[in-house]
Amino acid sequence: MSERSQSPTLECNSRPDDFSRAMYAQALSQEGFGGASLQIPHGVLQHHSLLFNKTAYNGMPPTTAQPFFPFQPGSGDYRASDLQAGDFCQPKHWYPIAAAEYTGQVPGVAAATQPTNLSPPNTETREQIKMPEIKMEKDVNDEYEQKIQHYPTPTSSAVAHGVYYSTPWNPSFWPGFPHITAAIMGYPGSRSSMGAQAKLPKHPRRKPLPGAVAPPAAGAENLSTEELEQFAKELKHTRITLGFTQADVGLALGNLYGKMFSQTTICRFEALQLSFKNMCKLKPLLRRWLNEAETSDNPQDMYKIERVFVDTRKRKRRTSLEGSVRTALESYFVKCPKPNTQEITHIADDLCLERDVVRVWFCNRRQKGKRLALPFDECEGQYYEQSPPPPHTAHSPLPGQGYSLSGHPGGPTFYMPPLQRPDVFKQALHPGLVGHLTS
DNA sequence: TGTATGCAAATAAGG
DNA sequence: ACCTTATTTGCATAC
Repeated sequence: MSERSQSPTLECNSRPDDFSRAMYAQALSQEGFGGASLQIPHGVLQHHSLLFNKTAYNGMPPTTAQPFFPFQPGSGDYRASDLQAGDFCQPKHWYPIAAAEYTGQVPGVAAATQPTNLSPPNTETREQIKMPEIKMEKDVNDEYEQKIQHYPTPTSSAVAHGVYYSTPWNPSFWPGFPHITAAIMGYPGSRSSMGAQAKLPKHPRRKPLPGAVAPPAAGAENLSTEELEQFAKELKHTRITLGFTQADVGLALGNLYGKMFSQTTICRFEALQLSFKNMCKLKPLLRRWLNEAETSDNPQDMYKIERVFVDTRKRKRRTSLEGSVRTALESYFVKCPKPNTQEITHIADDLCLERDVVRVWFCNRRQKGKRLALPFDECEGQYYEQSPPPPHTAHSPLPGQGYSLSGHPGGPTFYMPPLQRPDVFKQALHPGLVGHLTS
């Protein structure tokens, strides 16, 4: 726990508005140094080598060394973050950006090139380097939509494990499709991962009724599900045959079609570990990549360096919060789970984080708290009977900590005490483990 | 080295 | 402008 974290001075509803800390030229320094100067070399090397030697693609240093600069206001300029927040509100342009920014997507690169407490580059930079050809997100989405229409979305009933996970589509979640389930079982971890993403809430998704999996338009779905499964297999097979890695594919999507994805996403697509809807959304892009890869005389063309630099990226790069920063945030959370605008600003100021990062962190943290509280609230112990509620959980507000029960009129909202051994719950929330224990 | 996975940051959508 | 909820996505790391 950092010094700061041990003494968060924030008190709910009372916030001195003295955020006089100087605004550093962090955006610049990050973009120019932390971002560009550190990453570009990697990116260039990577992509250059990618052209001729894909093995160098992941030839980045291990991700172990993650320097944290406690005294360096790493992140950010709140003004930038505000801008950024606005940027994400509406249909946006797909700002072409330098590959340098992208390189963090490559496994093992980000950690080696970014101080952990640094905020990612923001869209301001993208604005600055805006490229001539701008693709509207909506254009792509429209394309998605057309495709998606052919795939009725069965998400609402897709959670076979009943642990409200948001990745319902993996066929193993669809006992109604035994043919698929069987085919997928070969994939390692065909469900454990996403199973950790508890979802919940108001209308928690219970485990589907036995055999009642297929949502309304079941007939077409069966076919669609098969199609997706088939395509995923084809993608994987072809990819491997052509010698591409998952990361390559994710990169190529960005280079070729303006929207890149991480190795993780490609991996999950192949393993059918994305939601059905998500699978449907990504399939068209991957289909195009696959077609191009299959038909191209020289598939490596897809990685031509000049195209790499026309990469576009809409999604903000994921911020990695250093441990002490997280601890500090948790401490603030204990004091006040729902800080107001000024309080958020103050926290951001104190921790040298973008204001929006802090705001989102609190949103996610509250979400997590509810998620953790729910099992004992709504799950009827169905999946957690092996793990009786620890002493300090949702039902234990811990007033001593000043932990608040967020007052939702309709019912109490429980925020899991952040330092009350949340690890106790981890396994309880892990369907794979739960399944294992249950069996 | 490439892939799989846990956790959570970011985003979408509706209020 | 910001919240909640649901979902998507990727960093970090284990395998």
